[in-house]
Amino acid sequence: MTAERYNARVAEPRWQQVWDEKGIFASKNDDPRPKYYVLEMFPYPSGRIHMGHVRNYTMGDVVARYKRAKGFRVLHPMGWDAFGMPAENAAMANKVHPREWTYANIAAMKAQLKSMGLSLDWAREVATCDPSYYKHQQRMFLDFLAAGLVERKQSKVNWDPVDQTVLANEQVIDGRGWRSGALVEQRELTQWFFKITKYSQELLSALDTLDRWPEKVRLMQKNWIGRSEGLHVRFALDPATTPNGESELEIFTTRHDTLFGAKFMGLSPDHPLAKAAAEKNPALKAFIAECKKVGTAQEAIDKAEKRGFDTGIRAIHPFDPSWRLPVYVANFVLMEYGTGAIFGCPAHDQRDLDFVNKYGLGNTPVVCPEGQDPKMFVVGDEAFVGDGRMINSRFLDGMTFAEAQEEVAKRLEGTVRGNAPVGRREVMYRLRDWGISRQRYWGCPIPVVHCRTCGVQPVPAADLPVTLPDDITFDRPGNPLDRHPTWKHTTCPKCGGKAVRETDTMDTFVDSSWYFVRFTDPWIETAPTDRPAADSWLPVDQYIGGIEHAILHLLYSRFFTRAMKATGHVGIEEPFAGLFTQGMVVHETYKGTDGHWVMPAEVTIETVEGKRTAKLSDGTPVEIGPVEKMSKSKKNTIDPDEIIKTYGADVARWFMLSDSPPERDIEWTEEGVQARWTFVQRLWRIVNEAAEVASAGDLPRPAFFGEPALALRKATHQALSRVSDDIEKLRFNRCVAHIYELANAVQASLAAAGASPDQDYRWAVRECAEILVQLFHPMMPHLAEECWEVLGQPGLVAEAAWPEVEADLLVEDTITLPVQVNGKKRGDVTVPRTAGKAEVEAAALALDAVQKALDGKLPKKVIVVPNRIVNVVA
RNA sequence: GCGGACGUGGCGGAACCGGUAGACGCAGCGGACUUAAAAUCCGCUGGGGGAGACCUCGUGCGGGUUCGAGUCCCGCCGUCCGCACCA
Repeated sequence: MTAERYNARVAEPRWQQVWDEKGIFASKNDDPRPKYYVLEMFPYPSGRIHMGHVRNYTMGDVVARYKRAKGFRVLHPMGWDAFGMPAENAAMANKVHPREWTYANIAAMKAQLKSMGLSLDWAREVATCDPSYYKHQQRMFLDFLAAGLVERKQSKVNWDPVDQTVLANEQVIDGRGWRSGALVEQRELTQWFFKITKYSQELLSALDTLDRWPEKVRLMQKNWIGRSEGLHVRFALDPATTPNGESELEIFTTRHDTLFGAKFMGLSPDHPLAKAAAEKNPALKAFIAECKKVGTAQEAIDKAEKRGFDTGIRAIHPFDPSWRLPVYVANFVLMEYGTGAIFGCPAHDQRDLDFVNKYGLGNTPVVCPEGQDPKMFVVGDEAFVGDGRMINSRFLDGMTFAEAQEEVAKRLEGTVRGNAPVGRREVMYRLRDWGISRQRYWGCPIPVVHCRTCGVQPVPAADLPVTLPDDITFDRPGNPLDRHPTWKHTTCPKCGGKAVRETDTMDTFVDSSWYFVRFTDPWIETAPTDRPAADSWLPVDQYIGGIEHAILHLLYSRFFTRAMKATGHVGIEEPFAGLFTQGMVVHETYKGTDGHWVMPAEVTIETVEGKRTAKLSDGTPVEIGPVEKMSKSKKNTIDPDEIIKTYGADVARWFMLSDSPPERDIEWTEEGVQARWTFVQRLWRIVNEAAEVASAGDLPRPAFFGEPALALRKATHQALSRVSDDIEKLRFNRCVAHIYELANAVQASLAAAGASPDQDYRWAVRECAEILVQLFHPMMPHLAEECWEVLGQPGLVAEAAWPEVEADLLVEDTITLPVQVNGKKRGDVTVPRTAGKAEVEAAALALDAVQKALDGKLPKKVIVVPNRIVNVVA
């Protein structure tokens, strides 16, 4: 009678092996059924999976298993984002070759992922560090180059003089290299760029079509692209005041309406005119040098006060030749945006106002808020940036801000000086081109050679891949490719003369910008894609990953897909039709008396009189800290491997799906794991008992169902309907709640149904058990297979079709409506579903509670909302 | 500074288009079974009042719209996130 406890440790590997042997998760490209491509962001092979992976991959797996059951041919692949710095760091620290380190990590992580029971098609596995992958990436680089989507240009980088390497912004901490601690320098290097800005407008406009993306991500990308419409204005300069007789300064503005409020011109310290002026003015030179010092640390930039230096140059106002404006070098003007020069209108720009207040240049308001007396309107410490009417602006006076903009633009466009109009409308974007050069070894080599006579030459397609040499050393700083004795020496493909290879490798974001395409046919050797396969699978229907990739990875992938389309490798523009960003996994933190963090595994929690206290195994008290994202530094991590070994993968998966909405953070707790484990055991018992109440095939479907059987069937089909709906919407926490409810319902029926002589009740229990197992199968697949077997079902639940809802079971014959008096609930009425308004009203008014609340008065009005509520207005 | 999201029991959260607030789970309390414990099963569990049927207050705070507001509108407060001298 009593079943053994469910033993996940035995059952899980067994079912994983069965799935593996039957190859049921391998998707075929020639399968004619409708496709569904579900993808989770592939991991960096750090060597161990963490709880974030467990959450991410569980969600994707639920969708994959569900869609498979719904009759789709599902593509659910996995691979490795395998290039990158940690492999080189490991090489330096432990003298392991980056390749060995990476592949060992891949093997370890793959075993861990397999223990999760994910329904992945491992036949399509790719690793970006494999020449069979990066060969195609090199090919596409060359295609992009030919298509004008790649460019080589000078760019500023953070240079670590000790490690002799370029650092990403986040690797610069307080102006110093994160590893070496050396002061970081700004260096100009010639680097390769993908011309993502060619697609600025398209990447922006197409955001509107991504209706299955989170609004938040679309907004972040929109802001990142940063479109603004403005005007280029060529200010004339008084040549008598310029260092070399320069006669013109071009600025960019979006507030040309405020031109009459101008008080100064601002030059970036990097502006050519500023540099030229500095050559003749040592004090200015010193000022510029000082500006650059602040440069790197973000904090310093934030807090730096506005400072400037009068160059002595004078600009002429475009609408008044007699109006001179002083030209300052100002530390807050960026060379990278617009033209690196501005005109300052302090009354309507806070930065400009801070600046003039410091240098006593005054301010004149030119926009007056609606309804305020222009004569009384003054600007003090706070710039007025709102809408209003023009004042103090000659021919613009009285116009709205929009009218004034139009008027100024029109006039300046029509004014010609030296063959060109003084004003030119332009749309400006904040988005910059994507610099992909990295001075590192463990990345995809950029397939070009440098020839002294022919310049930069692409490596011929036939010579790809340019592979990384194996014999490298990390005993010295700098890029091993650069100092390799032979690797970089080659011949020029054009002239046959001596040439050197490019020793920079590509940013790893390039690798991850097209892996989802490669998965559609990872076997083809002659090209990055097999077009029919790519066309049939793409776009990804559901992409799932962390919000931290909201901008770069997703934007680069969107660009890359467009570039691939332009070069004929795919037929689509948008790679991800649906995007979901999951929340983090968080945990309490613990701090020992010595102030060091303590791992949860070392802590014992006790609850005494409602107060939780923590201590170490030797009794030393531990302080319970705030709940935070799991991180190595705070030591509040839980090892998925340990959880799977102790409780099984299904418990870990179930935890990840329960309670917290998937887009929000989830808190991992010991009580929580226990509870999920208890529920697994309970489901196991329920199914075993249900199997005894009604074993497979021995009960024909009854023609009639009595009350208890019907009630259970309604609960069953309602749960089926709701779980299906919620999986489609990725509302996994609600699925879990519905499954609990159904489990409660069937458990309450078991004893009565077993004792009942009527077969209909037993049949309903069996139906419920079967559907219940199918409902939790996407979430806890191993337990589901085990239960499916107990129920004597043929085949695997992983291959079973999703059950059909019997729609008439979702409709009740009678409905119970709440009855309110003046909005306060006073009772319920149960009426036939077909009852008319009058009937419902009469039934509601007949209630004792309603009569009591009315206190003898006649109701003023009775509102009957069909199927919802009755409200009696007294 | 700019932009966005979110505030519901002791906790995670549910509540469709404005219609019974607190589903489901955790924790807690009481009971059954047991020599006992574990496991399991049953019941209770927002605050206040009442022996009880019930009454009353209650979704961050203050207003408003509505027969009816957790949900809509206005104004605050708080928390989190993104961007950040972008002209």
